[in-house]
Amino acid sequence: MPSWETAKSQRRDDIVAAARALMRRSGVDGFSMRVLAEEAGVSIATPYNLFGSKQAILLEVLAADLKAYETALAEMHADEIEVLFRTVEMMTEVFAEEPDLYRSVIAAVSRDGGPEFRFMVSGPRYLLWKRLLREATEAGLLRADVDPDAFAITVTQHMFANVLDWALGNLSLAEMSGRIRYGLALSLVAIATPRSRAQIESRLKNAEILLQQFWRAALAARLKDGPLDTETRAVLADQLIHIENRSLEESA
Amino acid sequence: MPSWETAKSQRRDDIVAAARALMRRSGVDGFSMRVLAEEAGVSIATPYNLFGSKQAILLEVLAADLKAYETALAEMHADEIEVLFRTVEMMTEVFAEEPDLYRSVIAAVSRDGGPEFRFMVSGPRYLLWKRLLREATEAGLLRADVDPDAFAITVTQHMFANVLDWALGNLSLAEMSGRIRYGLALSLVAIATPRSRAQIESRLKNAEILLQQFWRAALAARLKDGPLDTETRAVLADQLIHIENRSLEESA
DNA sequence: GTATGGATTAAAACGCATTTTAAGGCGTGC
DNA sequence: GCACGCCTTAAAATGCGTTTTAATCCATAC
Repeated sequence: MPSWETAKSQRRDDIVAAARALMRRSGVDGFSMRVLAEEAGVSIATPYNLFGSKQAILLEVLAADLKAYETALAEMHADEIEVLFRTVEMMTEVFAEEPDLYRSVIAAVSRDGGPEFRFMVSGPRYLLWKRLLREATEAGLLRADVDPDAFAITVTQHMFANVLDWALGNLSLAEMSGRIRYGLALSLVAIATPRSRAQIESRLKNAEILLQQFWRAALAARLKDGPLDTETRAVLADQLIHIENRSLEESA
Repeated sequence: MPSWETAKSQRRDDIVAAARALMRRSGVDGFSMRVLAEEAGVSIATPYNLFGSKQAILLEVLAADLKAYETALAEMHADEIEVLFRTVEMMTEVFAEEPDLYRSVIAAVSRDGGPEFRFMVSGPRYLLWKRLLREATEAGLLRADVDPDAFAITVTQHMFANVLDWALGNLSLAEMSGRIRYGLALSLVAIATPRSRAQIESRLKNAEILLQQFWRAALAARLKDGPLDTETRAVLADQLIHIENRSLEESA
């Protein structure tokens, strides 16, 4: 490797490090290429020479963390069904450690991160889920007559959509986690075997109760404090009434 | 209504019409506020006075079509389970009529359409699905012990995620439709009653076969023509091998 | 007929991502 | 020791969404 190459990769690292620090400190709005260049001690043209675009830099920031996550997943041991839910919980824990950083990076990268981003995030995840599902199937815990590709894609996409909703500020981290686990459990119920059905149904019920708690709290708060347009109010009130009825039924 | 108000709403209509025409003609990239203003015969400041932002204008473009879709849905009659799938098919048909327009608008609006967009699209859809699911439940075709909110949100989000994937160019319209129907059928299997199980399982199988056909064609094509990075190749090859094995098994 | 007030306008400006230009720095090979 | 390549740099420029300014239009109210 010629010597300027090492200087170049050093600069690359500096820029990615500066990007991570800046993202953590200033969030998605305080992050501009001009500030980043200044922060990294290079000219504005350099990041473009080395990475090509802003999104490429943010992808690089994400990539390191994704790798750490992958290795953590690889070391995990649990029952073939539990491992699926543990995967979701681990992701939630990773996000919980530095929520601002992850939210900013994921939101920024998804804004127009294009297909590469989608693929970088979904690809490995999809392979992972496919493996996990195959193992559960071999253990006799899931029906064998289901296409693992179709199922893994569905589950992966559901996760991804919820993560995005969280990153864009539409969901708390806890509700994101609850929704993902609910959707996962729901899909798994569809392909459960007699041996696993009770376990998965119980997971589904737990996630359902968790979500209901969130909604009850959130909706009551929103109905209290704001003037809302009528359509919004209708949706919220509908949810609220439903949930309150259900609470009454349950306590009766 | 004072006379300048009518002139104002006339201008609003002109701008929305120009936005729709421009979007249809030039797509998401050729659409800039300066071009739009020129096209509509107003100054650049006027759209901002009347709508506030670019995304608000695009939301307006979408809103009209959404309303037409809603009314078409309201007139639909079918078996309580079939109606769920018909809803997806109707959406697909709407998109198929003017794919460029819808792709552009949805992609543009989702780029940073913010929460209002999410809500405008998801809100009515969520209410619709909740109603449809309630009717199916009352007809004894779905289990009654499932939270309709949680279920409707899950289904709605799954639809939305796939529509977005289509709008961003990651999916053909037909595959989008197939994926949505697969995910819908999968979720419904989980809450099917004995009366509806066979019908839904058959839907699931159909969607599965459709998706497999897409993948077989698409993956073979991609493996042929491009240099791919190793990770991508691994994902694709894995899918391809799986599907080809399955084809062999089936033909055997 | 004239003043009032809301709306549109042209024009300039801001900050942004990105690209292009010419100039300079510096390790490597001769 | 000198020239060649590669890379960084400063600086300016492009086009974007958006905002601000002051000027101007024009239907209504007196």
